[in-house]
Amino acid sequence: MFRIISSQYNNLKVEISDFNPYHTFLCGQCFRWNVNEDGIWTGIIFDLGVRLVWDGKTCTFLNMSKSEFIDNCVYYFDLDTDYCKIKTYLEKKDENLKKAISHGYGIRLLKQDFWETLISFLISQNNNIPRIKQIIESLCSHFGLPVKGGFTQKTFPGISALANASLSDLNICRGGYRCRYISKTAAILNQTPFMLSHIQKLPPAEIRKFLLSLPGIGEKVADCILLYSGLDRSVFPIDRWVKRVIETLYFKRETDVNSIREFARDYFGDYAGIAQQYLFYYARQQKIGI
DNA sequence: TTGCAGGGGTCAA
DNA sequence: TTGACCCCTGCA
Repeated sequence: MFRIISSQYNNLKVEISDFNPYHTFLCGQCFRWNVNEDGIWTGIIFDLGVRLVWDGKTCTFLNMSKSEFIDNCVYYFDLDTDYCKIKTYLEKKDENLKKAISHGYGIRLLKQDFWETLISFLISQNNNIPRIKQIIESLCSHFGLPVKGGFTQKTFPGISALANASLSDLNICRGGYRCRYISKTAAILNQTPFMLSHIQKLPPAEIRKFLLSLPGIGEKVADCILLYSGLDRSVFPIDRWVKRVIETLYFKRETDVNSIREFARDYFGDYAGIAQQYLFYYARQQKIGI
């Protein structure tokens, strides 16, 4: 699903199938990627600062070695997964999905760090994207570690960094009542070393159950964490937008979240989470159901 | 300038 | 099932 074309002057040119950074980074699955006026994307993959340029066909990763790419990007961008095959499967379902996929054809679901995804989506509740990004950046700048290579961004803070911070320290990031949840969740996970890495190895249903036991994590946030950290692509997070788009395009009437979840599981199957992402991006861009 | 509604939900009563 | 919860933004 990718082909390294060249590696010159420390810049790695790669052809990535089914990828467009505007679709992938702006579809709402991640909060730390930004593009400047020169078209250079900057983001942090795990602890690695990354800059990339996309020319419409190929991606050039600036100042990146082949091994850094193989060790970090292949997993993060889920490059071993054949999105062409998934899209072909979903497109056959109906015209709505076909339109949504042609609209967001370059969405690849990332496999983000579990802890970072957990806290990021805990922050996302009852919140809007610009402000979610603001809170996360503030959290990183106050509690993260420097990133090598001239990056102003810091790494996402570790569990102990947030667990050891007082609530008034955490309030610096202006997260409001969500700071209490961050503090409590970090404290719980900090009690048992390697707890998160152990949890990640459990079956998705068990991970979901564990996530729901943490303060501030409900069904929607738990599903987002599972989906965007790459642990389960069959979950179907239902927020206001997804509810609206499913009601408008499929049910043709208002309905409840449980009916939508059941419908999604039966209708989209193992790729429900990926279908959700195309539909979500489509709904937001086209303002469907408003 | 000020007031109000609403935003990728969750929790407790 | 319902209202409170933090804070920010857009709008009148």
